[in-house]
Amino acid sequence: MVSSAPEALTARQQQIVDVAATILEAEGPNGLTMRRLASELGIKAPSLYKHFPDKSAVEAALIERGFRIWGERARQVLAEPGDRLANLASAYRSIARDRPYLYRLLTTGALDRSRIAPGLEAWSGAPIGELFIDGETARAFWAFLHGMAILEIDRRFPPSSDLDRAWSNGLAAFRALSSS
Amino acid sequence: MVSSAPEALTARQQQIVDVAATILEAEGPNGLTMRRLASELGIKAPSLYKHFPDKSAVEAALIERGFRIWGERARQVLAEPGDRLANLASAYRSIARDRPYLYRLLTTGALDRSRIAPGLEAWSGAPIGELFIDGETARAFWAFLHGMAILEIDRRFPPSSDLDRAWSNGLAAFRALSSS
DNA sequence: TTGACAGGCTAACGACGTTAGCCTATGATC
DNA sequence: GATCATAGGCTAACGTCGTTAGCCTGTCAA
Repeated sequence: MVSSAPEALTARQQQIVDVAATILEAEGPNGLTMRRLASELGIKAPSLYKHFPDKSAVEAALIERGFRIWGERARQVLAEPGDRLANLASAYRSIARDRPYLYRLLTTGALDRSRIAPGLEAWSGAPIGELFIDGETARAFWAFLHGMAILEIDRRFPPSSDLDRAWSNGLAAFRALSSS
Repeated sequence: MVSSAPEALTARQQQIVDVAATILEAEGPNGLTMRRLASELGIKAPSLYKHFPDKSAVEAALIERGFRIWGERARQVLAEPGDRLANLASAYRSIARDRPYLYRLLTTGALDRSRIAPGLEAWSGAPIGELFIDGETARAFWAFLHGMAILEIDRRFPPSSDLDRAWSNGLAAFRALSSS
């Protein structure tokens, strides 16, 4: 399980990323500034540059953490008995709802792959592929999961929506194409 | 067709939004600064505040424009003969690919509804609802469309993907639940 | 003729990411 | 034991961002 190996981060770097994750989830991306992060660590902003080359590197570490969390959770869910399609979808939704800012950071906008561990992104996405014989169907299903998750946490659905039903209706659509 | 009425913008405001749209699509959101926008108009940044209260208001006008474009296009497509589900999906994908930065602006993050014309958002989303008897299925389908579109323009799918097939596989999943 | 106002302008503020350059404590090397 | 590199802090400052305050000018109605 190479891609889930502990990150090649020093203890101090780990600590910084821990604090960054806390700030991000508590105050959103606007709250996560270099000055704020440093202040929470009891140091000044320029000192952070002794540990990370720039802010993007801190964010990349957060993204790596997110990929690992999801990759491990997904494998765990697939190993459980029951409706694997529904269980994976439910876990996906939960991760997005529990850590909405991290989920957005993970999935929104272009991803600079040179900054994250090689193979990690593919490793984290692999479990969804196990549910379908056809890889393109798996990608369509991923798009459904992501669309539901991101539109839900961004509150884009009308307030009258019954999102539990929307999720289960979408699942029903894909179940016929599923391999399990 | 109330929601498609021309915006209540002065000629100068319209001109500013036009230029903003051009900059956004040419250089992305980082290129769209108040100074850059002003410069392109031959004025200084503070003068923009004679026309819009802040940058968010300019962005809101761009978002309104996007909703109108999509709402009109969707109605046009539904009026055409053929496979309405496939045609609407194809039009959705095209809009996202043709104006990726506008599409992201339109769909990414929380939406401040107090800044856009009341009813416009619902009006622009209504056509998708016409394809399904059940509103929650329509929402699931929208999630699929958005997921595919945003993951595609953000280049999140593996390079080996055959996205044409992913789109058509997803469409197949939803077709059984469609009302047309 | 006056005066409101639309729509420009300059100067400046605070927050942001970031860089340059300095200082000190630790710990290995001669 | 003296020396010296390095890790990891610091202050000062730069350029860019959105934004505000305050001023000035041209147009046009009263």
